Amino acid sequence: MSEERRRAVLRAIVEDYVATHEPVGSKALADARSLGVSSATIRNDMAILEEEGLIAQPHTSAGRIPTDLGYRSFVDQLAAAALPDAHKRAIGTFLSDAVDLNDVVERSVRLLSQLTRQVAVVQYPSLRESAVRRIELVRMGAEHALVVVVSADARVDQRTIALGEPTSDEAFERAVREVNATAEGLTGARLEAALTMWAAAPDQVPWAGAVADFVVSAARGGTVERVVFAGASNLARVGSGLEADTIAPVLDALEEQVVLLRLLHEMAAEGDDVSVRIGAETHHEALSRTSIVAAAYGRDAASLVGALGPTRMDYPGTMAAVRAVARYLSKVVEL
Amino acid sequence: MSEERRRAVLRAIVEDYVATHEPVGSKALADARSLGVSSATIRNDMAILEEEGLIAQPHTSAGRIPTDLGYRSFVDQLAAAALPDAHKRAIGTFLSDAVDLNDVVERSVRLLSQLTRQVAVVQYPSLRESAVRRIELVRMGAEHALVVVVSADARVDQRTIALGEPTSDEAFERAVREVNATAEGLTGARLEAALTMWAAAPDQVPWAGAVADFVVSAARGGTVERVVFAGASNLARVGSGLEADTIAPVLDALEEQVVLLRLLHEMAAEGDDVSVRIGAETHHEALSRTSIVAAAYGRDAASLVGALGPTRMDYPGTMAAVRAVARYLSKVVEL
DNA sequence: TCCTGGCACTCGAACTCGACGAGTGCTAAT
DNA sequence: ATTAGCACTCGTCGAGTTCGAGTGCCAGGA
Repeated sequence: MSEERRRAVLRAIVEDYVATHEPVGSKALADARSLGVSSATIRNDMAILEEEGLIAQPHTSAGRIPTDLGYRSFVDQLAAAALPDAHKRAIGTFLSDAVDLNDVVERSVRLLSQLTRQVAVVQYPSLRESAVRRIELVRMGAEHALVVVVSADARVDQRTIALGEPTSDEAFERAVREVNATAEGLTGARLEAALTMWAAAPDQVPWAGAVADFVVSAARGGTVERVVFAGASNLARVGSGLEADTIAPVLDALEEQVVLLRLLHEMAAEGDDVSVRIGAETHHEALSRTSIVAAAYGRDAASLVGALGPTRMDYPGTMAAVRAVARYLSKVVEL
Repeated sequence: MSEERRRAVLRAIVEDYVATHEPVGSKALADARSLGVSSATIRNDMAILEEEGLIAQPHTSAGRIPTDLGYRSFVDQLAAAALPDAHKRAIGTFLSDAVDLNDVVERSVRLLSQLTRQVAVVQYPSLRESAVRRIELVRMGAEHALVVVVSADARVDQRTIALGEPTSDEAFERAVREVNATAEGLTGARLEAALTMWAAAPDQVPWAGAVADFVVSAARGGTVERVVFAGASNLARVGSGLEADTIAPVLDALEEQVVLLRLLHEMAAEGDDVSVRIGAETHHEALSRTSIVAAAYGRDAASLVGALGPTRMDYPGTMAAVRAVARYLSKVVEL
């Protein structure tokens, strides 16, 4: 039963510290919080919590602050918080009149950064195999052409290829007709086989192989994974709780898509509703002072949306916002 | 003739200050720089420079630092600096194997941020009227469709439209055939007229107007202007010279595309090879501690690439890098 | 007329010192 | 198991001090 009170003490410490950004002492807790016990008792509890590694004191005569482990414990025993109505409405209006996928992602990331006052991150919906609907070739100068592939699931991929040698207009037009006739409606192995045969045909244009490769990769799910972020200024804002010299590495990590993508994938694998990585749990030096809250969205819950901020963030609020945005995104994307 | 020496003193002050980030005093200048005069003389010159508003002292017993006006004067009398060979090579290799327009822009902005160690900004090539090459419609669910417009100049625009009411497959296919037949190869007023007539035809699908509108806007130059940036961490890096509390507003301004776009347009209007805005010259509170170096690129020199950093930046080096990247970008984009 | 050496002066940075007080751990009593 | 009390630690704050970089000005020399 004292066990239960210790949990309450920990929760109080986390909440106070998040609110004030200052180490919280036993007296303050006994006064402000209605725990019904004296400061001495709280001190004893604190000593135990410290032994368990959940809290720490920056220096001898200061209050306590939660450790990464402390936040983790706090988060794990957290009930799902409700999202303020105003925020719910904001999500609805913000996302409802998006005009294409880019627009949806862009709006989402901005919205989430405003709701959470953190850096928001949205991974582009990861793509799945899809049939080819139409292939377009456009000349660019004498030596290059643009290949545009429109897929049946409304994705558009494009890429420039080198022609290698001048191609006559007739050959060019013929290639367009043929490749469309060959690829349309196909997918996967059959698409690849058909295109390989087409490209290998005698008398074929020399760049047919390049076109075929790109079409196959586009149909397979295509372009590289990408994340976008917004609200970077929230990291730098005074009182964000991050030291000035820790934010540059974080910004680097954000622009370094690879790091972020790997981390998000790890989190997706956990399969929780909303998954949280706290401080060192990110396993990235640059992010060791920050936490990430992420949730999956989309068809196979294969893409992620998240918020990144200092470890001393408002976990309940952030988790609620991320969860809500992920839900709305799912609705929009699953059309 | 003392006029000339004063210029030299100013230049020395700027260079020293940029290098050390510390107010520079008369003694240091007399010693380190071979100006051939004593510190007393330099002090006199400094007094005059200060009267002219080119330099200032943060407090009575400190050295001088350049004012915005001082930097301006320094920049204006600057000869074009050469770009280090290593950088030239970097540009070549970095941009040579870009795969499409997005890729070019992305690589450019990263490259430039690395070369300058500043925040790099690239405006997407601004678009000009172009003939329609192919229009593709893809169903998305029962109530929406994606319109994809491929233009003759290798641009791809896409947008989701609402169908309003269910449309039969036959009507859908017919619409695709007709709109392509109507629009292909056309541009401007003739395109608009043709499409308006098509959309107004009796028995037409109800969403024909929406398609027509979008096709016209896409052909006209299409999607909104956009800038991308990279290297935000350079702002936050220690010793960048920006106070911790000034960088959040800068990040906001960067994400707030509008502000940046207007500024870039103003700079483009100046028509110089490389144009520079220093501190308050940006006319934006948030950017009042930063400078922007920008150069136009592309066909009509209608798009811009630039670097943004603290007013105490290395102007010659930054200008050289921006100029070089703009040139290479022009080559690539003008294909 | 322009430059220079010299000198008195200013003022911020850095350091020391002591008072203050928030917060702690421990112990004895309930 | 809880609490009141108490001695102790240690960081923060303000005042006082020194130190030195840098200045402005003036008088003498080219």
